[in-house]
Amino acid sequence: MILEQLLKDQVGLAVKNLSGTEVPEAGIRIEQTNPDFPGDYTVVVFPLAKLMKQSPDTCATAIGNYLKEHMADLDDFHVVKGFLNLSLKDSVWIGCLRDQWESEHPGKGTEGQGVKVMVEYSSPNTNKPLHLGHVRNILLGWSVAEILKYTGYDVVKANLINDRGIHICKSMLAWQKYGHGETPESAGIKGDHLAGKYYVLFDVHLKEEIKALVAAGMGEEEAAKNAPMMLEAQEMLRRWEAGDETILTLWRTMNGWVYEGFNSTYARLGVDFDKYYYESDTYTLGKDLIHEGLEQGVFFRKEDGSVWIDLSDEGLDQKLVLRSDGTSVYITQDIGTAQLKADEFGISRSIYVVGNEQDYHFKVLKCIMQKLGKPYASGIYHLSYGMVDLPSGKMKSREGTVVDADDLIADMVQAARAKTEELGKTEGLNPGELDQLYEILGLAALKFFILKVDPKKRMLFNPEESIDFQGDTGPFVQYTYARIRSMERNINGETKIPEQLQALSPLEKNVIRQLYSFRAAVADAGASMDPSVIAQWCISTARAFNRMYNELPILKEQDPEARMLRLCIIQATAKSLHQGMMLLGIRCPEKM
RNA sequence: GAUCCCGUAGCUCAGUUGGAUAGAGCAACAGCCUUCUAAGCUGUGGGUCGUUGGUUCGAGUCCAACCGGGAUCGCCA
Repeated sequence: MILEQLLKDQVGLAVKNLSGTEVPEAGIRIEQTNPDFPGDYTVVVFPLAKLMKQSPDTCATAIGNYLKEHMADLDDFHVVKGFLNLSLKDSVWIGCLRDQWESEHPGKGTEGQGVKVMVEYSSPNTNKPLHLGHVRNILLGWSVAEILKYTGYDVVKANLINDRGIHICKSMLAWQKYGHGETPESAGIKGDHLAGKYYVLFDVHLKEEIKALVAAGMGEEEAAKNAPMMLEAQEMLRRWEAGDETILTLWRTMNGWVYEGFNSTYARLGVDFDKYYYESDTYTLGKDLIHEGLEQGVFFRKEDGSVWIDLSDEGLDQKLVLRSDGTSVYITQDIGTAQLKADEFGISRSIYVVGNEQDYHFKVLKCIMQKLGKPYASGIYHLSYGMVDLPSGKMKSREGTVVDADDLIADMVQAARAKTEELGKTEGLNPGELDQLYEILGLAALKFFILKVDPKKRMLFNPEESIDFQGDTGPFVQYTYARIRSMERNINGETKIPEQLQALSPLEKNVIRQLYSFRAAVADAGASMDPSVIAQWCISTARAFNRMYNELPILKEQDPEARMLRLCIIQATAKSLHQGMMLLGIRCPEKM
């Protein structure tokens, strides 16, 4: 990043001195040189040639000559078809390596210094266990939060738990009717799975009731509304809202089970939160803001008493913000919660990790907050990600077509065990260490599989084909790290960047350049809130290293200067890979 | 119907914000372990970048239209 800037400045100076015209910085394009050509950085000359009223090639040559005269760091240049390829001196790259090698936290940025941001993710319903879709949400949210921290932001990780509503009552009701006092302990299953079991059971019985009503001559829709189970669930919600102690006790008990289940899944995934919000606390919020907005004329009231906002001049529709009976809707709560977050934490940016099915909702939310004149409104950002689809289509909890999070993790850990045993790599580790290794490997495969793809794209998961441990995978990066660590254990003695050396080999330079790009990758990932940038960087880096490893001796290099340089390269590589994987929430084993 | 997202190799995905001859992995085939971990490395084959126009020195990338897939537009959350 800094090298690019330096070159931009120099090229700007060159053009100014050669032709007397000032170039805006945006007009200078510096790119990494295509690997098929000699050089490190490329100046795209076409726009400059226009400015200087010369042919691209003469212009490129002129700039090249100027730079060679005025830039000590420039080794040589080549002009190819209007591209000016610049080769920097090896000493420049050694300097880059030194920075990387000395740095405690390679790639760490300061972009977000002094900015407080909240990342809200996971946000589960407490009536069923987590599935693969939630896993994508959780991993994305956690990783984005870590990346933002690493670029200097002050981050609060938040989880807004949807712990009330008709869906919760469905689980509770089914448990009351058919549970016979079953508990996670008595049933021997996780609390969230137990709640999910009764949620499904509710649906089964409801469908039977509807079928019976339809058979008795009632219309489909009518039957769905009037099925006894449904009426009972609604009655239960009313009693919950009225503060019925029996219902509240049951609600607390069952939610407690679910939280225990969620917490063990969160712990296994290695994610955490700084702040929990509960919808049972927040669902009444927002109404006073609606009234405020009514007075300001932001909202309007219809004859039936319902309150709306007209966003048609924003290209959106009219949107209901308060029901005719004065109760709140989803967006009402979100309006209130946005205010609450700002009040409690003084955040200027608020990131919501939520699926792309809610794109419209968040567009509306941001719009409303802006119209209400809230200063934090412009900092509202919906990190919208694509759904995870199965070959059979969309996952649906009620229809049982979901990939359960706990099952999936267990499968991945099992696969890691099978793979390790198949490769015969269990030697030298005791059973406890092996279990730990399988956990690290299995989770890495899963996390990397999810995080390496662009969040906004929907992704396909085929449960029939297990997630790979070869190629562009988490274990591939981990393996590279473990290889380096193995060498590091055999270094014997101090390492330091050598003062003198022969020319860098292309393979060495490749790795150094790759390491140098880590800071840019972190900055990019932070700015675009996209962990896949980091994942892709890890793959490229591991690949660059493996190529060097395969071609050049390292520990066994005879020349002491060359050996020392390579040792520094591998140490810097291990450090950066480790850091990159940490940002993805993936641990790296010392041996595998 | 309207709005938004997506469409790149058989499959899963990259593509440095408009730059050079479009790249990886998986799968297939052919090689590399008496030398630092072969979960690795090298090579071969595989492409109308959904289609058609447009913008310009230059388009997978920007614009328009169309085709295909998905989502949303509920007094559900």
